[in-house]
Amino acid sequence: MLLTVEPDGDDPIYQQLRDQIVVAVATGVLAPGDALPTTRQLAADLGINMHTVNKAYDRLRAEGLVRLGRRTGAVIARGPGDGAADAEETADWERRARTLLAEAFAKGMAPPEVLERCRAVLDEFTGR
Amino acid sequence: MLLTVEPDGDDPIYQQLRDQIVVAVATGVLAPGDALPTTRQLAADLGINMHTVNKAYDRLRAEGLVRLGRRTGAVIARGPGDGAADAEETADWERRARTLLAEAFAKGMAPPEVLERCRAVLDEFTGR
Amino acid sequence: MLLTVEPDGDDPIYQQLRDQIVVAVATGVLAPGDALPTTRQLAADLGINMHTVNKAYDRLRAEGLVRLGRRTGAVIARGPGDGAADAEETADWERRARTLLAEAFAKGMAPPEVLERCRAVLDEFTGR
Amino acid sequence: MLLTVEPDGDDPIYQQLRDQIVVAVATGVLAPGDALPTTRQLAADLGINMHTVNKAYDRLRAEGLVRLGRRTGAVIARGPGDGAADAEETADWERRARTLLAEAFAKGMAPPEVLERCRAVLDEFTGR
DNA sequence: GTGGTCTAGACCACA
DNA sequence: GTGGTCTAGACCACG
Repeated sequence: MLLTVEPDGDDPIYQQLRDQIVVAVATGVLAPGDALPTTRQLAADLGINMHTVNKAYDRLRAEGLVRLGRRTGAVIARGPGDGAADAEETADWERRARTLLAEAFAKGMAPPEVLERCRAVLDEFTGR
Repeated sequence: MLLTVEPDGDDPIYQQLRDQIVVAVATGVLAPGDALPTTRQLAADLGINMHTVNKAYDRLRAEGLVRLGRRTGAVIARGPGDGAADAEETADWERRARTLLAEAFAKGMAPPEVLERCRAVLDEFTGR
Repeated sequence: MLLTVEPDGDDPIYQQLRDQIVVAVATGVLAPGDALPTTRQLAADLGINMHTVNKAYDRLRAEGLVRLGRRTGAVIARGPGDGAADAEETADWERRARTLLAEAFAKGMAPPEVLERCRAVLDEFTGR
Repeated sequence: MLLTVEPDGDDPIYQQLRDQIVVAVATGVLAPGDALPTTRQLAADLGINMHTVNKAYDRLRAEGLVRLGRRTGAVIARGPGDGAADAEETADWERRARTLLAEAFAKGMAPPEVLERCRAVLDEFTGR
C-alpha cells in the first residue's frame, strides 16, 4: 500500500494524504500521467470516508499537482521537471520555509547542518 | 509593535504568534532571558482573546523555547547558540522539512535554487 | 433576503450562491469588510445544507473574494477598487468571455449591440 | 484537425466540443450549410465516445445552431448574419454575461479595459 | 458560537 | 463505474 493514514494524528487525514502524494511525486514514485486510486477505492482501502479522499484530491488539484479526470480518475498532472511554479506559489512557499528554518535555527540546529539535511533530502528526490 | 496578527488569516492566531516569536528568536530580536509581554498586555495590544495568547505561549513552552513563571511571565528560554535540539525534536523537524522540500521539488523549483533560498534565509538569521 | 436558490436549476446550488455574491460585490450591495451570513444561518434560511453553503464560501475564498474568519464568519475581502486581478485569473476570464461573445455573435447579435449591453451592465456596476 | 479535447479538463468534453464549434461559427471557420463530421468519425478522430459527440451536437441543435438530418448528418444552421436571436435566448445570454462581467469588475478589472477586451474579441470575429 | 473535519448514504452527470 | 453534488448529523479547534 502506497498511502497510509493516522486517524488520530495532528494533521487532518486529507492533509496527510496530500502530503504523502506530494512526497511520492517528489521521489518519483508517482510520475506525471500516473493514476491515483479512485476515491472510493482508496477510501475503502484506508477505512476512511470517500469525501475525505475527495478533499485531498481536490486540494491537490487546486495546487495543480493532479487532474481529476472524468473517466480516468485522479491523474498526476505535474512533476519535478514540468515547468516552474508561479510567483505567488513560490512566495508562499518561501514564507513557510522561512518559518520552518527559523524554528530549526532558534532551537539550536547549526545552519550548515540544516542546509546539509536539506541537501540530503533534495538529493534523495533527484535520485543522486 | 513587535507582533501582529491577521484575525482571518489561514493560520490560527495562536500559531501566527508562535511563528513570529520563533522568527524573532532566530533573528536575534528576542534573546534568551528576554521577557515577552504578559498575556493580558499582548491580548489587549492586539485586540485578541487572552486565552489565545496563552495558547501560543503554552505551545512555545512545550517546544522548550520559553519558560513560564508565575511572577516572571514568559521568558525566552532558548536561542540559536543554546545547545542542540534533542533527537525527537530533530526527527520531527526533518519530517516536516521533507514534506516542504518535496512540495517545492514536485512543483518544479530546481534543487539548487531551493537550497540557495534556504541558505539566504539562514544567512539572514546569522547576520551573515 | 439577499440570496435565493433554485434547487432544481441547471447550476449547482453552491454555484448559484457564488454567482449571486459576485454580482452583489460588483453592484456594491456587498463591500469589502461586509460580513456574509454564517454557514448555518444561510443554510437554514435557504432550506439547504450547511455544507453546500460552505462549498460556495470555500470557492469564493479560493477566488480571493472572501476571507473565512474564525470568529467573524465570512467577510468580503476584495472589491471593485481593490487592486487588479493577476495574470492567470485574467487569462482565464478572457477565455470564458471569448466563448460567451462567440455565442452571441454566432447567434446573430450584432457586435455593437453586444458591446452596448456589456457597457450598460458595467455602467450599472459603477453606479453611473 | 479543427476540434480538440482535453479529456481531463474542467469542462465536460461535450461542452468543449460545443464551445469550439460555436467559436468556429463566430470566426467564420464554419458557415451555415457546412457539414460537421459524423458522430462516428469525430469520435474516432478524438478518441472519445460517440455518445459524447452526439450530446454536443444535440446541445447545438437545441440552441438552434445546427440541424441534424438523418442522411445529411449535422449541418450548421445559423451564422453571424442570419437573423437575430429570440428574446428568451437573448435574456439568458445577458444573464450569463452579467455574471461574467460582475466577476471581472468585482475582481478589480477596470470597466474600460473589460470593454476593450470584449471589443477586441468581437473585432476578431467580424474580421475587422 | 464560528468554521473545519469526518462520517454515512443517496442521486446525478459524464463517458 | 467515475467523480460531482447534496443531504444529514456528529465532533473538534478556535476564539
